[in-house]
Amino acid sequence: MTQQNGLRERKKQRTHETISNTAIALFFEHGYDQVSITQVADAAEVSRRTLFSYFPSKEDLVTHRLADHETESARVVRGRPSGQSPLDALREHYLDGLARRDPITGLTDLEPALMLYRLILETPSLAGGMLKFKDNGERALAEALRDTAGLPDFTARLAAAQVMAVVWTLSLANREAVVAGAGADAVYPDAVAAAEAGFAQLASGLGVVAAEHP
Amino acid sequence: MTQQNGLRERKKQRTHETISNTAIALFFEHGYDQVSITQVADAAEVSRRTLFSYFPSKEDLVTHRLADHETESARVVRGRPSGQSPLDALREHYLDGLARRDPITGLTDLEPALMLYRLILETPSLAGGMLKFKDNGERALAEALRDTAGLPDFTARLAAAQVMAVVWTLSLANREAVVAGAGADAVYPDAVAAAEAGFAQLASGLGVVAAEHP
DNA sequence: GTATAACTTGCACTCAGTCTACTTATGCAC
DNA sequence: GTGCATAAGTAGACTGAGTGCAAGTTATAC
Repeated sequence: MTQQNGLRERKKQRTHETISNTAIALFFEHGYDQVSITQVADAAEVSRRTLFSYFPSKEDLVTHRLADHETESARVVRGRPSGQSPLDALREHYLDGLARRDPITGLTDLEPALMLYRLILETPSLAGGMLKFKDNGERALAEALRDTAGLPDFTARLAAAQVMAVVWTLSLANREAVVAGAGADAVYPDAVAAAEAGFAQLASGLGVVAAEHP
Repeated sequence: MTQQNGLRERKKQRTHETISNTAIALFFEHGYDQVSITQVADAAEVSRRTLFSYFPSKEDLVTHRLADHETESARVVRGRPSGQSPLDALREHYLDGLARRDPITGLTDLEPALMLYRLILETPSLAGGMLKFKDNGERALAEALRDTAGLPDFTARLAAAQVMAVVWTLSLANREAVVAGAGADAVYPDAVAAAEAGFAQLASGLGVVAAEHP
C-alpha cells in the first residue's frame, strides 16, 4: 500500500510539492498564460512527461490545492450531530471557518493562499475551471442532503444549489476583499455579517429583499 | 454598417449556419472528442482558418446557440412592469417559457435542441463550459437587481446567485427528463410543479425543507 | 470597370497533452 | 552487500487546438 514513509514515497511527495510551488511562483511572476508547461518542467528540474504524471493538466498545477475542499459541505452535512438541521450545521461550520481564518472561506492573510487567489481571480481560464469545483460540490451536497435528511432527490438538488450559491458567493466576496489588500482581521466583521445575512436568506427566503419596490 | 441584406452578409450568415450544423451533426454522430476541427472544416467545405474566424473555439461550435440567452434573466428583471417584484417577474417569465415549450427551459420536443442537449449532457468538457454561461448570467442578473431594485451590491449578488441556482437546476432537470425520452408534454406538469416549488423556496426559504429532521 | 475593402486560404508556428520505447532508481529477498 | 522485479523518470515523436501572416479572391462603392 501507499505508506507514508519509504524513500520513494517521500521523494514523490517532495517532487509533487516542488513542481506545484515552482509553477505557482512562475505563474504569479509572469502570468499563467505567459508560462508554458515546458518552462515549469525545466524550472522544477523534471521532464515534461514527469510533470504530467504528477498533474493531469496545467490547470491542476494551481487548483489541486483546493480540490480537497470540493466536498467539504457534503461532509459537514453527513457528519452533523443528530438533531441539527443541515442548514444549521453548514452555517455553524462556515462561521467557524471564518473565525479560524480558514483559507477556504477566502478570509486569510497567508501569503501562499493570497497568491493563489490573486492568480485565480485574474486568470479567466482558472476562474472558469473553479466553477467545476462548485458544481461538483453542489452535486455531492445534494447527495448528502438526500441521504441524511431524507429529502426527495429533486428537492435535495434544489436546496444544494441554493446553499452552494450562497457559500460560494460569500467566499468569493471575501477573497476579493482580501486580495484587494484589506487584512483578514479588518474584513472579518463584514464577512460574519454577510454570512449571517446569507444563511438567514437561505432559511427564510428572499421575500423581504425581493419584495415589490417603490 | 452591417446591413441585413447584401450578398456578402447573406453568404456569411449561411456559412455560419452551415459550419455549425455540420459540426453538430458530426459531433452527434461520432462524439465531440472524436471529431477534429479539421474534419468539421473539411465537411463544411471551408478552410480550418475560416472556421476559426467564424467560431473562436471548438466549444463555440456547439454552445453559441445558447449564448444569446445568457443574460435573459437580467433582461427580464430590467424590463419588468413597474410595481412587480423581480422574483415575480422571473417566475412568471419562466412559467411562460415552460408553457411555450421554450427550449431554453429544457422543455422541448424539437429535434435540433434535443441533439444539442444530449451532446452537452454527455460531453463533460461541454457541460463544464456551460457553467460559464450560468456564471455570466448570474453576474448580469446581479447588476440588474442592483440597478433596478435598489439593492446594495452584495445583497444583489447573493440574491442573483440563489435565483440563478434555482433556474439552472430547474432547466437542467427538464433537459435530463426530455433527453431521457419523456416527451415535453408528459414532463410539463412536473416541470411546472418543480418551478413553483423552486420559486416558492426562493421567496420563503429552505426553512421547511431543511428543518430539523427526525 | 476599376479600386478598395472584406473575406478566404495555405502555411508555418506554439503549446497542451498523449504514446512508446528506453534508462535509472528503489525496495526487497537472500 | 548482491541481484532482481518493478516503479519512476526521460527523450522524442505525435495529435489537435488555436494564432499570425502574407498572398489570393470576391463583393461592393464609385
